[in-house]
Amino acid sequence: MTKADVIAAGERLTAERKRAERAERIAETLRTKPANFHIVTDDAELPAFVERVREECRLQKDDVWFTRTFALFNNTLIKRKLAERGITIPDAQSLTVWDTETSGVDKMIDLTGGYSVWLPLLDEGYYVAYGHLTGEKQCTRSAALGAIAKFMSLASQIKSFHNAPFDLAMMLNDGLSPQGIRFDSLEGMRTLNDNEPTYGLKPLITKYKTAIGATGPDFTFEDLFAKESPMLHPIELVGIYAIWDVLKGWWLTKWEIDTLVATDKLATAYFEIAQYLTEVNVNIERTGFVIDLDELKALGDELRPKLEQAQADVIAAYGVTDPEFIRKMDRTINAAKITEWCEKQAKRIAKNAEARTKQRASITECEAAGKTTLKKYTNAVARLAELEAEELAPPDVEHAPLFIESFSFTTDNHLRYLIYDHLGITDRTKQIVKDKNKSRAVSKEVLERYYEEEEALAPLANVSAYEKLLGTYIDKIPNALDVDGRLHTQLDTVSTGRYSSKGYKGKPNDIRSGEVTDANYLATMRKLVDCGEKSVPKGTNLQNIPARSKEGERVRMTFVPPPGSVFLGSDLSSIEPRLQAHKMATVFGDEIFAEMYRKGLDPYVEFAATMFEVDRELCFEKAYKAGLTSIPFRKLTKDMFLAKGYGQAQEQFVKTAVKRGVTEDQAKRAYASFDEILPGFTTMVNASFAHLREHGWTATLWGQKRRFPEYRKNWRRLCEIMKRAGIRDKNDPDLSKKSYKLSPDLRTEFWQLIRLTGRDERAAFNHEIQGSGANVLKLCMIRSYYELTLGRGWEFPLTLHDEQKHAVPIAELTEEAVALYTDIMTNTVTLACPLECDTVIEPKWMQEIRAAEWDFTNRRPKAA
DNA sequence: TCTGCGTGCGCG
DNA sequence: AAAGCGCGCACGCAGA
Repeated sequence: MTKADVIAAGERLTAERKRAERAERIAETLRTKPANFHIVTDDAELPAFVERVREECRLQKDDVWFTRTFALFNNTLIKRKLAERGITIPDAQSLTVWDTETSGVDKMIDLTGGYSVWLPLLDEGYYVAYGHLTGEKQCTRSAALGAIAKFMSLASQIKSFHNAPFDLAMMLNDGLSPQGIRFDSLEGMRTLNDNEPTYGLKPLITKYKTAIGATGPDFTFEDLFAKESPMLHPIELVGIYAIWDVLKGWWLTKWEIDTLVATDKLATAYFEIAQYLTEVNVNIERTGFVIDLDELKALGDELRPKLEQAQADVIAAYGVTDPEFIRKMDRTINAAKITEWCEKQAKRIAKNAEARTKQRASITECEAAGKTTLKKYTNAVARLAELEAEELAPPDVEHAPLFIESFSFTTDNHLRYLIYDHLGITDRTKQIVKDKNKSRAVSKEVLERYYEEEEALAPLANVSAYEKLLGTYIDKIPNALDVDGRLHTQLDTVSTGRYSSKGYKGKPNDIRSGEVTDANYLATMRKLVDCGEKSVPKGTNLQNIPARSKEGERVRMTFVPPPGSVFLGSDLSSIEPRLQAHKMATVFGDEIFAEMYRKGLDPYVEFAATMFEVDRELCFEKAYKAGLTSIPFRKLTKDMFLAKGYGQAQEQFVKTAVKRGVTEDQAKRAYASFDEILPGFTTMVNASFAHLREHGWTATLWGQKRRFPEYRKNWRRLCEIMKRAGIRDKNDPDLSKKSYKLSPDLRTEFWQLIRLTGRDERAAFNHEIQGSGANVLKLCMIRSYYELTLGRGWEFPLTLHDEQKHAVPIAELTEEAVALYTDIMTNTVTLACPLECDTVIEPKWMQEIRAAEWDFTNRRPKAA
């Protein structure tokens, strides 16, 4: 038996054991089916099922827990705000827990084949089957979906799911129009604890079993169905599993709601904001962008020759494609590999020589004994010939093989060789980048410094810029469109509450086409299930499409509204400093910052004049642009606020300021004067640190927490070590000197703790501000969704940290519409200082036209 | 061949 | 002997 045979046999045994275990679990699941679990497989049973759902809703109206819970869903500021605008979100009247079973997990393509619901007061669960591929009797799809279509579309009937965006997307694929999907027990758990190792329903139930009061089997989906679609499995088994899921979902939902109410301001975070976002997020994901493919192709065709030209320029200047250049580069870069090869080669040669000696000995022996006809003799002769034929190059650098075939502009090591070895440019990495351990950097900002002395290197800047544009966007996007021909994205929530946006994998677009009918449904399901895992790359990150370069702008301009529409977009102006101003005013009594915003002043300009001790007139951006000053004072001041907010060191700020033409002394004085002018700022930051030390978490203005699970442990240990070294606090000027009193090990630990606690402190303060900014935009998005998307049918394709975008049918783009959009941005949330925004009309993304420049009568930009 | 990681760079 | 927050993706390399 070979090793592979042994492994294969082992795998067979494991698989066999797993099958046996699965069979036992399946048998147990079927054997222990609770009496209140009902599986519906006949259209005739559907009316009775629907009546039970109705009965549950009736009972909930008189139940204390439910009426109290409905109040949580109903009494929100945003709901009142919308009511003022004449938009009604119906009051919650019921809460039931649902789940769908599907052909797969492609959110644009797969279909449901069954759904389950738990009715808490009736204490019974249902599974309705219609898409199983087992040949068993089941409901017809149209009847099964029809039974719940109305209920699903009622915003007053709150539906809870675990990972609701998935189920909502699936139901949309099935032609339902769900509303009132306003509880997600996965999102609820995130609000309760952002540090769960996993948010799967089953693991959560297992982990919090005692607190939740959960019973029942712990089986996971995989335990019963391996990795197959449930549609391939018997209805009875899937049904029991699916009902357990909604029962567990109910237990989790109830426990989460009770815990949200009992814990800090978590009910605010969930009910004011999160409850509305499932529908909003799914709507944005499904809307996507129309891409002007012709334009994108034209842009690619235009940039590709430019990229080649830039490469050709570098090749012409330095001969980086010459064999001799490549050889030298290879010897340098791969010196270690080559040494290794030489050692191995020497061994190979020695081994060969040894083998030859052995064969020769054997030949001599046979000849001496006259046994030249023996097989042993002929074998030895043949083997010797083989060994002699082996051409083994000498084990030196000269003869080592080439590890690099050609020069690559995308390989940092190659650029590093060209710049530092071939050209011998002095390494200035440490003067430019902040990482002190870094050397021989080939990043954009370091290379820029080198272009000054080595002009022929300058095309490298274009090479990397064009490569990024072509590789990440221009060439990728046309192949990343989804079934509807649009470009979509996957939105997720990150630690501060902002969205992240990314590409995703899906099933091939041609897997399903045309309308799904009862006649073709099961055949379609079969195709979807057989198609297996999703594997085609689709979509893209919509939050990092270039904007700052001319070519980048042109990529954005291939993102267009659907025919007959234009974009209406708006970004909140300086939302983070305004939130800081709000906090300083309302919590710490420092009104200076907020007052500037109230007076309509540009604080950056005002603070710039004071901090840099220059004429106020020179601090406007336009003064810099007009050349009245060579120093961008406003930009520098803005950087300082950012620096302070993120906790940047003085040294770093001074470094960038000096690069922009400020004297070192002036930069230092400006940095120091920040605290004199805005004393509330440091108070605010320190209060945040104090809160972190006491609780291990910080929260946004809307109570959304971020926890730092390691912080308090690290901080306590750090305090202990500091005490031993006689260090007063982290700001002790003799910190470094005193750290030498510690043993080497303790000193290492000390500096590590300084780094870790410092990082958490900065992130914790940042969370309060950045996270609050995310809350503000989400509230704007919620209002937009109800007022514009549901209310007026305007598509909602984009959210981007502090901005959002809708597509408006051109006939509906009135001055009132623009004013409304601005109102949504600035008056959905009220702070101690006004909010401002920049609202623009965009025939294409990035082609920005202010309302004043738009001819509303003729529905086009005013003539220039 | 796949996966994880470091580096670098796109965005707010 | 530290000192800028939040992301995702392309690329090359190294190890499995």
